[in-house]
Parts: sequence; structure tokens; C-alpha cells
Amino acid sequence: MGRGRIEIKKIENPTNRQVTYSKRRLGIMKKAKELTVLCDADVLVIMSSITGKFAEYCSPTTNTKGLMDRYQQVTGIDLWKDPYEKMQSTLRNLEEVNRNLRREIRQRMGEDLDGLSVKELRGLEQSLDETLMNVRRRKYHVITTQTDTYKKKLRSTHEAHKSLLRELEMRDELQGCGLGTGDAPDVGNEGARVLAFRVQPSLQPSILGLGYGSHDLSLV
Amino acid sequence: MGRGRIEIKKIENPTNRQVTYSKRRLGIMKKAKELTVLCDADVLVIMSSITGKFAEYCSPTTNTKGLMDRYQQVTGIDLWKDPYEKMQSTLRNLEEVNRNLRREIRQRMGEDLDGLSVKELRGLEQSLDETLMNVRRRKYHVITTQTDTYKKKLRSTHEAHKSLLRELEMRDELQGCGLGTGDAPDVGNEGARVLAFRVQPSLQPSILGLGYGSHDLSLV
DNA sequence: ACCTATTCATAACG
DNA sequence: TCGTTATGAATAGGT
Repeated sequence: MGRGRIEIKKIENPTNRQVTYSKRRLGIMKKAKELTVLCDADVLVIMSSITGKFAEYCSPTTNTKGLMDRYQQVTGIDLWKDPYEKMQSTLRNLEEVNRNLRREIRQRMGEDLDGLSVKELRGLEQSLDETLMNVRRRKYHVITTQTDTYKKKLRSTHEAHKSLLRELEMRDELQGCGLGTGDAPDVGNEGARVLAFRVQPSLQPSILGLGYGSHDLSLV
Repeated sequence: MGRGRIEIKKIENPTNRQVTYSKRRLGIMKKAKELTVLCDADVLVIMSSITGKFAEYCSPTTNTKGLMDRYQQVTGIDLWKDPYEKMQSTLRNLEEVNRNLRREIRQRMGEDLDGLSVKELRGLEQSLDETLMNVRRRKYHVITTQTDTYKKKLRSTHEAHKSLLRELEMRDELQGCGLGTGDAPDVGNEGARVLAFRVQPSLQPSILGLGYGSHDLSLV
């Protein structure tokens, strides 16, 4: 068709190619529409030129998604069925695991114990006992460490204080008397205040919202 | 085209319609292929006649799924993107929750305590203490209940045994002497055997595989 | 976007 | 479903 036949191979001239694409695209669209009407068929056509522009025709009786769904249902081709189902099973699995974890936590909080046998209760009791010892050990360790830190800081503060006093005394001696000793008590107060501030334990609230004592388990 | 023009409306003659469908289907396929080659374009065509048979053409450079993916990406049309992404975010969320639950369990098992402050440790300690009391209470309750049950069963078995004995004695008395007393010890043995069986404590292992003392948390 | 010579698709029929 | 053919439709190349 057209002035002389053409070989069916890629048209090298880009302009020509684009023109031909437009024309033939319309042609296919028209054919698709005609087929839809003439034969009462469902047709889906999607085209994209090298420029990335998409063109679509879908018979009015359906829509793209519906037709694709039916298509893959008939062909049995996965398309996205496989990853979807995999994901779904992963999800179910995670939910199951989650339920178990929650139940375990509840049991480790002394709730929901009705289903446990004496043997299991004994095991739980022992585990809790060991945990309690661990927690206490850890607590004492943290407290000791903190205390040591404070002691060291206190010591260094005292050192600084003393050296300041010494310096002042030396200055006093160098500059002679007459400035009094009013500064020394002040410096002492200052040190005490700093200490009081530092000794304040760092009561930062749990970053992750873990508040032991107010477990509501209302996650998700 | 063809011997005389035709109006573009549904072909009423089913045979004719089917024939036309087949021919035009091939025609569109051919055109699609030509467009693919001539213009280096991606083309997807899916057709289904009223009989439900599907026919597909997809340019060789891609595949149906790939082209559909790109198509919906460009158009932004949902298609199945929405449910998929929703699911993905749900999944991520569940995984996050899961991690938190596991961490909490680990902490309630005395591990992973390094990140906790003294206050949190104190709270955990108290919670564990309370839990321990709960568990012990529950254990004693279960043991007591079981013991009571066994006692009752034992008592009722004894009653049954005694009444059997009484009956036998009555029979012996009614039938007069001469049959000996060989039956009575036998019946007694039978009763003792039944009792021994009943007294067996039902040490069913945890149905859900929760074995306190061997927590590996290797779920999922 | 339009024109037109030419090729192609296909309706009707066997 | 397949082949043939007359005919109208599609379109390549040019403006």
C-alpha cells in the first residue's frame, strides 16, 4: 500500500519512522475498534513508541485491568500472581509468628497462663527466676558504673576546684593582701551545684516506647 | 475492502462473524508485528472472541508483564499497584513490630539489657517480680486442682471398689458357701490396676511447642 | 495535515 | 478451516 512496497525492516530515517508509527498506530486502533464492533470481541491494544509515549485501546465492554485479569486467569500465566501469593503467605506466616510472640510475652508477664501445664509453669517460673537475677545483676552493674563515673567527675571537679584555689591563693600572695577571702566559699557553692546537677540520673524515657509497667501490647 | 463495502456493525450471522474474527485477528497481528519491526515500538495486543478464546501478540523485545508494568507506571493507573504496595507496607510494618516483640521477649528473658536505663531496669525487675508471683500462684492452683481431682477420683474408685466387694459378699452369702473366696482378691487386683492407670498424671507436652528453658526464637 | 498512486486486507464465495 | 478474487481500505512518499 502506498507508493511502492516497503520492506518490513526498521525504518532508519527517524522522521519517517515517527510518521509511519503515527499512521499505523491509528490504523491498528481502527482495526481494533472494528473488530470489537463487528465480532463482539474484547480487544486490548497497548503500544509505545521509542519515545516512550503510550497509546491504548480497550474495548468498551471491559477495562484494561478486567481484561488482563481474565487473560491471565485463562492462560494460567503468573504475571504477578506468583510474587503476590508468595507475599500473601509470608504475611500470613508473619501474623502467626506475631500472635505467638505476643502470647509468649503475655505469659512472661503473668497473663494467659490457663493453657499451661504444671511442667510448663515450672519451666516458666525457673526462666523468670533466672531472668530476674540477670536483670538485678545488670541493674547493679549500671548503678555501680554510674556511681563510679560520678565519683570520678566529683574527684576531677574537686581537683579543679583545689587548683583554682591554689591559683587564687598564689595570686593573692603575689598581689599582696587586701582582696579578702570572699571568693573561696562562692567557688565551693558553685561546685556543689554542679555536682547536684550531675548526680541527677539520666531519666530518659525509652526511645522505643517500651514502658515496663504499662504494657498494652497495642502495637500494629 | 473485499467484494463490496460492509457497514461497521455487529455481524449477525455467527458463522460469518467467527470467520471475520479469525481473519481480522490475523490482520491485526500482522499489523502489530509490522509496527514493531518498522518503528521499533513495543506492542501488546490481547483479543478474546465471544467464545472466550484468547489471542495475544507481544513484541519480542519485552513480555506481557514487563510492558504492562511500564504502561501502568507511565499512566499512573492503579491496576494492581495499589493492593500490592499496601500489602508491602503492611509487611514491612509487621516485620518491624516483630522485631520489637522479639527484643521485648529477649529483655524479658534477661538478654539484650545493655540499652536500658536504671529506671527501665527497675521497672522490668518489678514486672518480672509480679509475674513470678502470678506464675507461682497459678502453678500452686493447678497443682492443688489436680491433686483434688485425683483425690476425688481415688475416693470414687474406692467407693466403687467397696460396693463391688459388698455385692460379692452378698452374692457369696446368698449362694451359700462352697464356691470359695477366690474371686474377691481378683476383683481387688483389677480395681488397683485401674487406679494405677487413672492416677497417672497427664503430662501432655505443650501443644504449641512452647518449651520454656529452650527458647531459640528461631520462628519465621 | 493533505494527496494520491499503489499495495494490502478482506468479504464473499467455493 | 483453507483458497481465490474482486474490491475498498490503508498507507508510503511527496507536498
